Amino acid sequence: MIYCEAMQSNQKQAAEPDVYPDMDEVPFDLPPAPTGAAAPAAPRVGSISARAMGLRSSQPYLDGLNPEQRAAVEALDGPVLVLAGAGTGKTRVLTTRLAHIVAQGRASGHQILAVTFTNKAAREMKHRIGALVGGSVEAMPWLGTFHSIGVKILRRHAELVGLKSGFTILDTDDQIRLMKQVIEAEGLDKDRWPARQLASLIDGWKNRGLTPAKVPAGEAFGFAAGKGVKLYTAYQTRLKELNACDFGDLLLENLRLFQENPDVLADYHRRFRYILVDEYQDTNVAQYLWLRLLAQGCPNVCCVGDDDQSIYGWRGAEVDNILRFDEDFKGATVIRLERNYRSTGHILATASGLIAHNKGRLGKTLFTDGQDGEKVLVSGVWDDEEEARSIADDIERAQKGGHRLNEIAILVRASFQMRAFEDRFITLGMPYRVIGGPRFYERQEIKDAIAYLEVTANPANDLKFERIINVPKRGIGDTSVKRVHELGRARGVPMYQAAQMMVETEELTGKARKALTDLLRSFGRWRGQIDTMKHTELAELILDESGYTASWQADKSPQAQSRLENLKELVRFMHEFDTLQGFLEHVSLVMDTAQGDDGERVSIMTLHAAKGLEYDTVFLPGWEEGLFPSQRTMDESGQEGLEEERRLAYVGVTRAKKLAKISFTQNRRIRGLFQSAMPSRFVDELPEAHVEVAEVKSPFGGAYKNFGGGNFGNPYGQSRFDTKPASAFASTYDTPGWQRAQRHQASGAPAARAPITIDATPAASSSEPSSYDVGDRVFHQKFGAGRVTGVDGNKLTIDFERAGRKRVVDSFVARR
DNA sequence: GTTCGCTCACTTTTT
DNA sequence: GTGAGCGAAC
Repeated sequence: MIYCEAMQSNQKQAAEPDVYPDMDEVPFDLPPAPTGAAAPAAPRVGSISARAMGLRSSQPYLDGLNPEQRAAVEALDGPVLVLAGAGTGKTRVLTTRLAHIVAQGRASGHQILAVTFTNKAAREMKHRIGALVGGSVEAMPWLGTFHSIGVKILRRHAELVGLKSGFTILDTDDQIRLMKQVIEAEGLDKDRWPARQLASLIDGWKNRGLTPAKVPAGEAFGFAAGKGVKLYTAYQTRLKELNACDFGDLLLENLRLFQENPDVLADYHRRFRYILVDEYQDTNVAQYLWLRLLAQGCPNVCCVGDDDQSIYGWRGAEVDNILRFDEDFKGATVIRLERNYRSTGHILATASGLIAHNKGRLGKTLFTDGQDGEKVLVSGVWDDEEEARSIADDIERAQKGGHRLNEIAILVRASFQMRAFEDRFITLGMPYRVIGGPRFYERQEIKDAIAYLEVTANPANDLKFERIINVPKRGIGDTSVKRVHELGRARGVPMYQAAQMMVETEELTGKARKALTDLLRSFGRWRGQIDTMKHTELAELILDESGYTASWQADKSPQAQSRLENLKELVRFMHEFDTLQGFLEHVSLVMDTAQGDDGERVSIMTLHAAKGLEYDTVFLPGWEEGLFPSQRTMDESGQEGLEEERRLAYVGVTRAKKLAKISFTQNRRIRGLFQSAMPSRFVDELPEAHVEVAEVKSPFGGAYKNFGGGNFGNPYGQSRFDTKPASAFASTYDTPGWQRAQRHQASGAPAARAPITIDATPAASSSEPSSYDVGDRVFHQKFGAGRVTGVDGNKLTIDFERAGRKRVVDSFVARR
């Protein structure tokens, strides 16, 4: 490839002194390399000769790496692909490599471009580098997400792509609102052509690096009878008018910037001597193109990833990027990290056996020196309720055996599966947390609050102004909003300004006019206090005076209380910033807050959210055909989709350190209706030698196998797991789990060895008399207000005003 | 302009 | 079964 030649010719340049030093960016806080990295004549630290001379002890950060990890850290010249299997110490390699580059004097922190996908990953990397080099990480200004680095570059050169440096970044809500306007302006029926659909279409194009002009003709007809591209163009025009960007633009405009301004690109070529990319399997086409442009000036590209963990194809990730790496980057060194430090032998073998069914992969074989551990358990249950009951029982027993709840996770394919577990845990009083779910900044109340702050600081932000002009309800309805909108567009001024003009006239009727006047006056007052008042106090003032806080206080829904809590949390979080502006800049890009860990809880999350995490014990429920693998994925993406689902299964299994339990139901309630389910094809793809089939332990257990005689009515008749003689009287005591538990007890094995000790003791409910009585008024976090109608030990029967009758452990409610 | 009630849809999700 | 979003009625 052409740019590879360019890379070669630039290679020499990278070793020369930096002709464009960034005087404002201090170098890493590392002790100088002992041999003097500036003197090329001396053996380089870490080089073969240096190591032979016994100089390796000067690099303590290399100690403890295995040979492959070390190779990945030390392969500094030319393109490198590190295929890092699950649990093989990927982050350690990445951070050590960064430290190594700096320690070697190959480049200083600000000459390294290091990109991650999420803010969490970026934060983690900064943190770990800091720990490694014992200094500040301020010196790595180009470590961040694709988007944050994209913004940084774009702000410097905004004018070159038709923006002003202070451009705003639209969130999804703003995006949809704007698209709605574009659709309506085009005279289209907004019901027939929903803005959401257009948004995902345009997002898809942007992910693939396609500007309106480049969208293939065939695809343009998919939306609104061929108007898709026209709407895309109109949307882009509106964005420019608003001096705004959506997330996709951050990269797309970078591409345009680099392609149309070779001098700008060349500047970055001179700047970056090393490029590092984390989670390369998740890159989309736009990100790939962006990297390729930057890599033209820098042969030292190191991409780290795992093709087997590519699970984001549906949002534009191209597994092909990683599969094709050595074609794209000729002469690339490929290093495989296959030594797994996380899971036991059986778990690893199960995961490997499963993923081996995929065709499109580079191929890796994970191994461990650790123990075989427990086999992966597989069980079938009657329905989702029983599945939840059985898993909850297992967890209760584990908890009694001293297993930490923080080391237990339930990983589901789809979020609707979570409900059964939540219900069960609430009933049992089992503490749990849901990971993922709506993020802090995606919550309605947080977005509203931020919209207020944004309009205060920047009245020209139309989309935010529109969001809160009638929130809380103040009598400014759609008609009035529309008029403001039209006037603004007609005069070419922001809505805020249009609103100011409008209240001077008679155009609006009494109520609306007064409300709008008051609102504008309030904003004016708040704006006047930006410089004089502490930004956190101002935020509180705004939320109070706008009536926003009061509107939630008046709301009787069970969530209102937690929304108020969230608002307080937002203000608390603002303390971390010096100014309102600084805070707003941060939130437009970083959509998460590090949330504190509060005690021992079972984690429930989707398989997608589980990537990168690990737990001693992992439950994998819902392995049913249609649910997992998802029917929809298979319909939409065929074989590719199936393989992605299988990778998802692989990710799930490899999260477990000591024990993994897979289950599937025979009947699943979907949309309120029970449907009989087939076990997932993945179940039968598991390598038999490493799994153990548990009999169903429940009132239905064992019995259903004899329904109708033979295999009739037994959906698992074809399964090779169905080898044990089915007994109509099979009891818990026959299960392998029980027998194993007996063995463990007999051998006196410590509880830690068997994360979950299965015994036959039913989960005892406390017989402590409850302090609640029938008739008490109580409040529950999830169900809201209710009245106690029955007391049984510590379990209460409560009629909730909204949620109906539930049985709940008393510690989960509060007296009113 | 607000509220109620009906209909629809319903995988995964970061920035 | 449930929540969101929209249209019609108040």
